[in-house]
Amino acid sequence: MDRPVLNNKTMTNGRPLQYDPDKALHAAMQLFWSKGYEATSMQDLLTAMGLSKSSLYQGFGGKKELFVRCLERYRTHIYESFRQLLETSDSGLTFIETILLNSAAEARKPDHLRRGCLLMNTATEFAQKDRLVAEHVTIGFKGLRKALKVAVQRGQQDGSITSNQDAGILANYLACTLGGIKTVVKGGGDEKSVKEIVGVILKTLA
Amino acid sequence: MDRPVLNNKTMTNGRPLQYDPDKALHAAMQLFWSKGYEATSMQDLLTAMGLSKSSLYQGFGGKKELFVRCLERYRTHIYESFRQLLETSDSGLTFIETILLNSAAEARKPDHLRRGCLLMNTATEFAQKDRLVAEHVTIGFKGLRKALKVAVQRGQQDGSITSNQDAGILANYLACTLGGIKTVVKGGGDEKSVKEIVGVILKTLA
DNA sequence: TGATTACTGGACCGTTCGGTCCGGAACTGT
DNA sequence: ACAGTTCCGGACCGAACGGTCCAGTAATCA
Repeated sequence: MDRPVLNNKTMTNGRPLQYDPDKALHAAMQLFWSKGYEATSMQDLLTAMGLSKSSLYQGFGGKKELFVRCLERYRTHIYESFRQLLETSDSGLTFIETILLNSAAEARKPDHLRRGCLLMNTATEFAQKDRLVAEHVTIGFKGLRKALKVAVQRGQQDGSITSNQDAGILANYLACTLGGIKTVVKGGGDEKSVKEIVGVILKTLA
Repeated sequence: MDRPVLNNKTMTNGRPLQYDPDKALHAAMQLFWSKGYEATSMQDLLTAMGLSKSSLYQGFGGKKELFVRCLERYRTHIYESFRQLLETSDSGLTFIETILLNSAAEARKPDHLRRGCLLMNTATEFAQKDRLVAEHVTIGFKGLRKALKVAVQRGQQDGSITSNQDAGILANYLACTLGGIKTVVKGGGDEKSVKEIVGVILKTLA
């Protein structure tokens, strides 16, 4: 992704981009992640991304389009981190344990840093109100479930997870509990009780 | 609650309220529940509550104050419905099963009617940004966990739920999964897969 | 150097935001 | 009928919203 432009016509020469589109997109994503869509103003975005209003509109098309780009970025981001984590995990179960405990660890942070998961935040904030956003959320969830399913299957092969239940169903169950943990943490849950919850979840996989 | 006024000085005579404060509050709650805090405008509220701007400010004090009142109302509402449901449930487990399946049933509705739970929506939307709101969310969560704990204890007594685990921990676990189901449904989950998830959860209680 | 390209800052747009205020009308108890 | 009280419609407020537009200019290639 060299240029942030929406149309993909080839560009030959002229003044090159004065900002790093990837960095800018990253900053926007962080902001949306922290504050949500509605509560993030264009001014906030301009400041965080470090570019002028015209550049933003020229480069990203508008608030909604920018947000969708952020969703995409977030999605590919977590897929990648999941892939890496799974690669370096001893077993399917420890992979899942790590993910759950990471989520639980957010409870140690002060309130304003409990950002949860951009995908799930978006689902609760306004996936119902916009078809395009809803589609991206659905895609994101699907990918999440698929990644978890792969992990469950590996766990069932290496014996760390029970084979008594269908891997797909267990993956959906895990996606659900993951969302639950995010919600509990955002609701002010302390790490100790969240860890107890994780304990119950892990026990159900054994 | 005769008068919605914020100060509680005694009122003797004068023109009585031309609207039903309870009905108005209910309408506001429905709106916040559906659209969230930020996305609900004062104009929306005025229309839905059927009163004039001055009446709203005079009677409820402002958007934030009104929202907090709605949170309180929602809280007492669900406590009451939980109490009633538990009373008429055969066992602790069937009570929990009913609650989970009710949440799952929302997946049958079209997107714009998947409202989730006002408390959890608020937790994800902006509990971090406002201390007062955060407190109310925390209180609400606490009450929810307590209600679930009572149900679990009853289930442990009547034998429908395992006694191998602490009732409080199981209650927290259930609150978590409940939030997860709400999230999954909002994210576009279909009823079939949500029911499968509920199946897994119930199995973990046995 | 000159022609071409397109990034950039800021002025500007109409709309909507939450919130205040006041004058007139409606209802009460005496 | 009257005085006292409170409700309520609507005008009005400044600020912020997302978005458009254009002139100025920086960077490229030939």
